[in-house]
This record gives sequence, C-alpha cells and structure tokens, in this order.
Amino acid sequence: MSDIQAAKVPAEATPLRRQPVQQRSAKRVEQMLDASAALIDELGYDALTTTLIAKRAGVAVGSLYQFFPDKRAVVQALTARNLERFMAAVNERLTQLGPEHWWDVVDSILDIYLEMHRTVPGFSKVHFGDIIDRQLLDETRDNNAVIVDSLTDLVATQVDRPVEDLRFAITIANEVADALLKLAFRREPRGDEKIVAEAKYVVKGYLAARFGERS
Amino acid sequence: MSDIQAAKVPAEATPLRRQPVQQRSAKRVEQMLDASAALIDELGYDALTTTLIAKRAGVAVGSLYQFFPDKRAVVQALTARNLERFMAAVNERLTQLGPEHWWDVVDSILDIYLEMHRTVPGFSKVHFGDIIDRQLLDETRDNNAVIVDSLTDLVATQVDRPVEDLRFAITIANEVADALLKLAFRREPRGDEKIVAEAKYVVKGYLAARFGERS
DNA sequence: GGGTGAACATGAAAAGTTCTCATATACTAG
DNA sequence: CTAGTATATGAGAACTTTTCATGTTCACCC
Repeated sequence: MSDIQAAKVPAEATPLRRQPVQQRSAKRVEQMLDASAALIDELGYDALTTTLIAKRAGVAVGSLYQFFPDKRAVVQALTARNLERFMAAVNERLTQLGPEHWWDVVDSILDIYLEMHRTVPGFSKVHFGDIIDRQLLDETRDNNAVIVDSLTDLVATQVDRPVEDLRFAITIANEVADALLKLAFRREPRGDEKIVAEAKYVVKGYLAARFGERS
Repeated sequence: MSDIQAAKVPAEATPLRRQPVQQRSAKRVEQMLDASAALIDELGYDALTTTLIAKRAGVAVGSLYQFFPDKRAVVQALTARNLERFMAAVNERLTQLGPEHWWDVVDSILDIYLEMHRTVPGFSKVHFGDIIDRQLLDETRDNNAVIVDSLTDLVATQVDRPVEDLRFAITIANEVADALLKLAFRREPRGDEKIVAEAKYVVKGYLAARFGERS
C-alpha cells in the first residue's frame, strides 16, 4: 500500500563519483547533504570542511569521497537537491491550482521560493542561483536553465508570444527575483517583508510589460 | 603643478593587519591585489591560494600576511578597491556631466559599471555586491551601503521624496542592476548586449514608477 | 546457509593550504 | 651615522583535502 513509485530523477550527468545503489548508502549521502546544509547555515561556505561534514553526518571522511569527487561536488549536489525540491513543489502547487493567470503563477513560485528560504536549511546561502566559482558555473547554468525552461513551457501555453521571447523574459525575471529575495534574506533572517513585496512588484511589473496584461 | 591632493579615502575601519606606510610596501599590496584579481579571473575564487597570490605578485607568502590577516581579507580588500574605483569614476563622470535628469544618472552609472566589468580584472567575478561567506557579509553590506547612500544623496537633491523612500528604491535598483549585469557577463565575456539593454530598461522602468517621470 | 563479487565503510597518512615566526634587510628621523 | 621601526622572507607548524589499502556488508545464486 505504499507508493513504491521511485521518485528517482534521471540525474543528468553524474557529478558523483559513484551513484549510491544500496539504500543505506543513499541515506548516508542524504545525511551528508543535510550536514553540509546545516554547516553552511551555521558557519558559511568558506568554513565548510570535509571533516566537519563527515563528523556532523556521523560517517568517516572516506565515505564522503566514496560518492563525491571533491568538496565542491558536495555543495553542487546540495544545490541540485534544492532545485529538485523547488521544482517538485512548484509542479505540485501548479497542478493543484490549475493554471489561471500567469500572475498567479508568479505568486505561487515566489511564495514557494520564500517558503524554502525559511524552511530548508542552507537554502538562503546556496541554492541553484549561486556561483561560487568557475567549476560550479556550468552546473549553475544548467540549474537555472532547468527552471527557466520549465517555466517557459508552462507559460507558453498561456501567452501568445514567440517562445524565445518568453524564455528571455523569464530568464530576466528569474534573476531579478532571486537577487531581491536574497537581499531580503540578507537583511533579515525571516526575509524583509518590504523587500519581498517589492520583489513581487518588480517582477510582475516587468512581466506585465513584456507579456502584456492578458493572461 | 601636480594635483598633490591625496586621493586617499579614509579607509573605514582597517581590515588590514598593518597599514602600509612606506611606498614600496603600498606598491606591493597593490601587486597582491592585482595578482588576486587576475587569479580569480583565471581560476575562480575557490582555487585562489595564498601561495599562488604571492608567487604571482612576486613576493613571499609572509609578505602577504604582513598586511592581511587572512586570505579572505585579501579578497575583501579587492572588493573595497573595486568599490573605490567605481565611486571615483561615478563622481568624476557626474560632476563632469552636471546633474540633469536622474535618467541620465542611471545611464552613466550603468555605463561605468559595464566599463569596469570589461576592463578591470576580476571585477565580474568579485565586486562589491558579492557574498562569499558570512565573514564577508558585513563588509559587503557596508560596501553596498556606501554606493546606495552616495547615490541617494545625489538623487535627493533632484527628487522631491522622503529620503528613506529614495534609499529604499535605490537599494532595490542597485540589486537588480547588479544581478542582471552579472548575468550578462556570465553569458558572454564581454557582456550580453541584449541583457544589458534589458537591465537598463528594468531599472529605469522601476525607478520611473517609484520616483515619477519628472526629473 | 554457504559462497562470491560488488558495493560500501573506515581512518591513517600522503598531499596540499593556510598562517606563523624567528631572522634578516630597508627605510626614516635625528 | 645610528637607533628604531617597517618590511621581507621562507621554513615549518597547524590544519584541510583527498587517497587508498583493508575490512564489512549486501545481493544474488546454488
């Protein structure tokens, strides 16, 4: 009576040294990501240490390297997991609501984004929009592409415009929203309300100008 | 006949372990910052190494620690230098042009920002808006505050609105511009023209809505 | 339930970084 | 010319990242 349907995402290209196949190890990998997220929250990215991660996760350092090629890959995997969770939440919310106006889509997405900032450890420090160094850049581009493409598809069914125009506008909107919400959470741990409101205002204003008011 | 007027900025709080007093050492510190900038461009922040910086700058590692308390402080000093250069350029441009419409102020600022992205090594990777970790956060806030305050003063003489409203709007605009220009330079080394244009459009649109069209 | 090979776990130590410090040299004021 | 401070230096202490040989656990088969 359980939903055995594996929630496995194909995992585009494996940044992992080895894919955990047994359940215990999959769990361990999750623990390592959780530990990383917590530590990033507490100490910041720079102070993150493989030894610390391992200790916090309750595993040996070697176990970490069993799956991740290096420290960066851990953070990268964390951002990937954040992205997956985000997209899953967005999809769920949207299929639930049923698409009406893109206006509402924007609201939903921003709300979910906010929610994750507030509830997912480490999210406000590193999530899919971050570039910590060149190595992560390509991965980041991919992550953002996933979001943007997904949203573009969604909006394309509603707005009568060339898809490339939509993609462009959504790319811009995505970047703006990310920047402003990050600012909001830099100012206040729970997110500065005024800035959050302004973020919604700016994004909607921009999209309205580009998409037109009609749904 | 030379303008001896020292272009020294008071240097708010000293993040340096020791302030270079002799000219040779001041020069060396500059060399270290130059080396850091170049290396960040080439390898990314993560691959930055104190040994590498020293080697590139042609000094001993110890010399670096003579002035900087740790590696982060070097990057921090680099962002501070970038900020100084940026503000200096902005001030020069604006006093030259003479303030007309805030519209033109925005153009000037964005142009200078672009120019620096293209000509100042490392600028597109780390400049005043970046947060690499918690330690740098306060300094970053300061940096942004400097820009925002400075611009606010400037605009306050032109727009008849409560100063706090102006500061808020400028904070938002600053963040948006930064995010979009960073995106532009992530996409193309010389800055994606289309995105740059859109950045100007978004920022101006936002400020027009907040400040009103009138100069 | 015994055997086999792959997946996984582990921690000591190799390799690499950060940062210190005792020592040596350059500069500056008098 | 000289004392006193600023600076330069690089070996090495302290800490991190990553490897790897060794030992366990699991999954599957007979």
